[in-house]
Amino acid sequence: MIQLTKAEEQVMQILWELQKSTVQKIREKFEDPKPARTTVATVLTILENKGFVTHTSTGRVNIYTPTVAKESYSKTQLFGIMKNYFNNSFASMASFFAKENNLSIEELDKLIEDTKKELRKEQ
Amino acid sequence: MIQLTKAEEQVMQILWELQKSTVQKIREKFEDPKPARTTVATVLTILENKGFVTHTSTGRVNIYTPTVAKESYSKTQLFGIMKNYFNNSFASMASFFAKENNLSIEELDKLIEDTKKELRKEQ
DNA sequence: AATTTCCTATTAAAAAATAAATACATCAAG
DNA sequence: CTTGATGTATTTATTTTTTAATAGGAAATT
Repeated sequence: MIQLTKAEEQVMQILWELQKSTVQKIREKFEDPKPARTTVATVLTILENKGFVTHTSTGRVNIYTPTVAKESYSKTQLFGIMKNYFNNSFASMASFFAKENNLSIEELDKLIEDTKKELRKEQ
Repeated sequence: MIQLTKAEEQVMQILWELQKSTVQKIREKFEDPKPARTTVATVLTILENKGFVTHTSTGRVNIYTPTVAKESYSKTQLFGIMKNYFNNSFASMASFFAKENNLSIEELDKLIEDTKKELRKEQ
């Protein structure tokens, strides 16, 4: 999957949250200084060309929706990092995380319980 | 920390591996079709401006070394993804990983043992 | 009905990234 | 000591990204 640039990713994050939105509403979600409406519109057009969004024109307003789910892109990102920085090993990544946060084995166990909980939730 | 572009990251990955290297040696590490020597040199100059590498000139050859450790950049990347795609929760990320790989709870336990092993190794 | 507002589409343009040709210096081989 | 190889520095060019101004149409307000 193609990579998003910084500006594109910002817009996608907002659209993933809103799911259906207009240029104006997306713009409003930005922090000040907000970009120009036309800037947001341009990025959306690029995202449409890249196949990340689509739009329908209801009346004179375009409504944009993501065509790539956040989960799909997350997956690409996560696996990319795992590959390039953790020898494709989730265990390496997890232990790196634990080290970075000075987690003890006990705290790691707690984290794992949370993970299992989340996992059960979704199965 | 500033983000690396695709081309820059490729060069950094090679330099992280070699730790000390010349333009020529970095170029050789690329798959065919290898970029021009000058292309590699340009990227290295950009990386130097971004503060990711430095060089010393021994005689007429420049020797480049990373100033940002791979681990530092890994960390930025990992935490960035966690923040933007997993609500800053490692447990979310881990359960997502488990789901994506259709890991059962038992397989997850195995993975966790590996993680602990790695963690003990480094402490 | 005229004017302002709101919207997209088109166009522009600066900045960054990508790629490499060209120029020039130095070293090594003959 | 000339020539080819090897190296960096400078310059050039294209593409992509980022940002937004401008143009023009539709809707709302007065």
